Amino acid sequence: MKPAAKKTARRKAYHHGDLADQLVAAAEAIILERGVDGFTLREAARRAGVSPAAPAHHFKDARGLLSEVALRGYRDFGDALEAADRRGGRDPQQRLTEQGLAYVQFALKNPARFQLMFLHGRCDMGYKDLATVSHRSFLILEGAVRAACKLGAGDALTPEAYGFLMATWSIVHGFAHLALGGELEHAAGAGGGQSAILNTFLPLTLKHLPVPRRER
Amino acid sequence: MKPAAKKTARRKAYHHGDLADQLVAAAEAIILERGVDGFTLREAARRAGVSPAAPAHHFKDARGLLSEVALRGYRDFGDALEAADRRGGRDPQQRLTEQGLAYVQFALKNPARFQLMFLHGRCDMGYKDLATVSHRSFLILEGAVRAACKLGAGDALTPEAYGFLMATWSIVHGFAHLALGGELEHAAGAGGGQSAILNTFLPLTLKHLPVPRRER
DNA sequence: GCCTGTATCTTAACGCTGTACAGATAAGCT
DNA sequence: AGCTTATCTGTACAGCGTTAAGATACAGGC
Repeated sequence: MKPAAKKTARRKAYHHGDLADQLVAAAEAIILERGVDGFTLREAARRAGVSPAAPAHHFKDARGLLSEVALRGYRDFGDALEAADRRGGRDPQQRLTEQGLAYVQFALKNPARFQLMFLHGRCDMGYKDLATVSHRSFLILEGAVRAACKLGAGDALTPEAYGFLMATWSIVHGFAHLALGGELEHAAGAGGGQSAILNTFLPLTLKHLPVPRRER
Repeated sequence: MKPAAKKTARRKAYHHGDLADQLVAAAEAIILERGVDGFTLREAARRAGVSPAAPAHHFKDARGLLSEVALRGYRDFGDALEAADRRGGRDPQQRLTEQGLAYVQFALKNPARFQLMFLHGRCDMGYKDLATVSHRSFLILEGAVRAACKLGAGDALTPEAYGFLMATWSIVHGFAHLALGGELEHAAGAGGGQSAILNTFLPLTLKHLPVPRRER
């Protein structure tokens, strides 16, 4: 009767079979509650009900666990950007706008992950394919920028196109940063409110960026 | 001959008379070398040549020391923005452009401070007048935005103006963030280089933002 | 001059952290 | 069955921030 539950309820077992995932979940919860700085590996182990040394068998060290959290974040992030890009249809401007909104919305829906993803030094970029996956989001944005600049997939980015790409990224990332910090809520007093600003000013701003047209 | 040097070389003294400042300097150096995460109060004490408990007499705790670093950073930051604003003359657009350039240049020249200043949770906003001083920079930008929107100093910000303010801040902060992360250096391969992007695209981008004109 | 109070620093200690090491336990394979 | 491997425990160590009690230097009143 002791080993009755084997795969069904694997909680009590010595090997509880799900530690890695539970550690990731615990880490996200801790970051959400106490911020990235409040995260400790021991606390994550505590919540998973294991000894402080147990995580070492699944992650190299504390940064390894955080890197896994970021990795999963980047995967979902890339998916969200891709979906938004498709929603934009054939109009490059619309694709950029949709991506921008998706970017900020991802930050607001996944504050813990987002905080981690864009905090340099917290993650190990050599962890698994974290570098590749994080670069993927950049490429999605770059694709829409290429379309806006009427550049082919193979063409090298002109300095102008690169500047435009950076400006777009900056605006969107800046908005996300401000929104996360609650600075946009401030605007509610001015009549708008956070979602209003996002849905009106972010697209408006993006649409007015000076797109570098290819000189013919 | 022992107490010969009193005020001239106050280094060897038991009270060495300059601990607070030296701790601040040590903190900035540590942040520069190892990042904000690499900072420890004990290391700062070590560099100042005192025991780990000594800083407690000058700063409430580790965050207190970091807050002082941020405070001094915000003072210089505000000064830089103000100077840039004056450089812009009477043209609101020019004032915004100058402020934007000064913003990014401050970040590049004071990476340690900047990292600290805009990392939420690291500093104690209740420390001295940190909240006031940090808000001051925001007000300088707001002033130029008011001018651009043809709003008086007393007028309430319209939602449109607030959105414009946020967009400006976002772009500038985003550029600074990217520049600090070395992501703009990337562009050197595309022909521009960091300073080229800053001096051409940042102003260009800012000038094309949709300024909300007051409806008459 | 001295005596006293205050500011400053040291030493020692507490509880927390990350991580390494050796050993125990469970599961899988032959 | 026995052996191998993966997983987790227990213990330990160095470093961290912070506190408390005591030592030291300076400043002001006599």
